[in-house]
Amino acid sequence: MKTGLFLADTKARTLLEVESSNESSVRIYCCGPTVYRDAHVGNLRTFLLSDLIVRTLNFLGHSATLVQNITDVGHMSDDFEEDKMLAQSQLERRDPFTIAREYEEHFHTDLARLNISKAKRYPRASESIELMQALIEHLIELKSAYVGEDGSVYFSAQSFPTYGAISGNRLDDLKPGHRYEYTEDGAKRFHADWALWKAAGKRTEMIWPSPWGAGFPGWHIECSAMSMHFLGETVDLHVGGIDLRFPHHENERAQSNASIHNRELVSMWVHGEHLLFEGRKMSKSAGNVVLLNDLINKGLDPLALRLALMENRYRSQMDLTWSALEAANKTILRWRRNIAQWALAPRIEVDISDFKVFLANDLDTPKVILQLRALEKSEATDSQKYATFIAMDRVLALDLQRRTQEEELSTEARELLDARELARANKDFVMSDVLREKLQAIGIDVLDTPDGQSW
RNA sequence: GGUCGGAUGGCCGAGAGGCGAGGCUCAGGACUGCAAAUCCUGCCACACGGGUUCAAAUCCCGUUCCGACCUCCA
Repeated sequence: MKTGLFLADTKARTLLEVESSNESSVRIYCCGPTVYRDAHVGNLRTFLLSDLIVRTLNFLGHSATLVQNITDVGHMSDDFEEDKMLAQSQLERRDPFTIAREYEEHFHTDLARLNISKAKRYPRASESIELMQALIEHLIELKSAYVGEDGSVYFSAQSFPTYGAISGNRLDDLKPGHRYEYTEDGAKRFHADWALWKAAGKRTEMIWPSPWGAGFPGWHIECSAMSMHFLGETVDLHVGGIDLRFPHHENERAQSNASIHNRELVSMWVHGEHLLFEGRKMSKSAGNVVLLNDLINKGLDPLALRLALMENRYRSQMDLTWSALEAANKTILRWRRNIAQWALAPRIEVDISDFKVFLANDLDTPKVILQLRALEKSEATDSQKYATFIAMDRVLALDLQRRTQEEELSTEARELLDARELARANKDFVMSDVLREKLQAIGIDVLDTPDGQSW
């Protein structure tokens, strides 16, 4: 069933219409976090992308089923001493699964703060080992994979005819390049083959028994196994960050398709571009990794990040800055204040078909926001403004109806405010300013308006 | 080296042959005891060199610069 939503498909290199392969729901898989650290705002941009897709589909009258994995094992570089989970475990001197559960919890907290709606399921890699092993066995039977002399299982890249379709890479060009040193261990039959199952070697933690000996799964196989298990024989849409295009998604596609006799499992691949922060790619080495908590500690509403990200299209690289976040924060506060005012006008129905067109056209959230700004300034009635903003908040999810001021005040604050009002009435402005500072110290910003002070 | 994107005012960013998007900052003004907020006004840009055209930020050719990916990454 067609949905009317067009998105940029990486493999087709053009816009394609999202279709649901069954009548009820669009099936979406989004590559989730590797829970060895907190997600930074760049990671969150990708998670916001899948939320925007889900919300837009709902907005257009369709339902969506989202599954997002939690990688808590097996995400290693080729040098498998460097498993991200175990490296962090050694660093923190704690059990790797304890760490994983903790960062997984943080991940859910961050999503909730950004109003990212919950996926239907968040399967963990560590709890899907049997699924992966079954898939690997199947791939061996089909001769797409083989057991190496080292006890690891490898996927045979050459056995998959359309390898490279997503990334544009060709197997011949993937020979050891100028950038990376290659240390062939001799177990792979072809340089571009990759591990589905890694023999434990010296590892003693996070390993499982298998038909090929104790070991642990490769990174790519978890997404193949989980997407097919939880979403079925067709995945309508696969979402992830642009850097996953290769090798992760290329390899995932090869594994999945090979297991179903080269039928195409995933109909569309959608990738979110990277986020820079203050002009540079976020990385630990550059020291410019920004977490959602960093925003909160600066007194910004986490939803300011949501707005700032939506001001750019998901597939353009964007440079996020503190000043952009502060601007977004101000905009949200102004909108909430205005909406509280507009809410007093009579309720009416409004036509929001233009906004549907913008969203359906490859999630043009920048244009949606632009139009809302124009409406805000326009001659339209308060009723129209209210109805339109509230309708669009179903997708924007900026909590635009949230009250801007707190109702409950401590007795101390109440006394200070009363005293200040009295001082102002007596034109004792020195005392008034002193009291304003005291109020500020307990977290209350006082504003003087023609109708008296407010906070 | 290969592949793909860019270059727009102080900053961020839409637009894709003819009407100078918008936001932020800044300056001036209104309002205000002062702040803050709000409102008004101002700031006339499209990397460079050619070309096509009545008309180019937009199309073509060339140049320079920047970024991404090329088996760590959202």
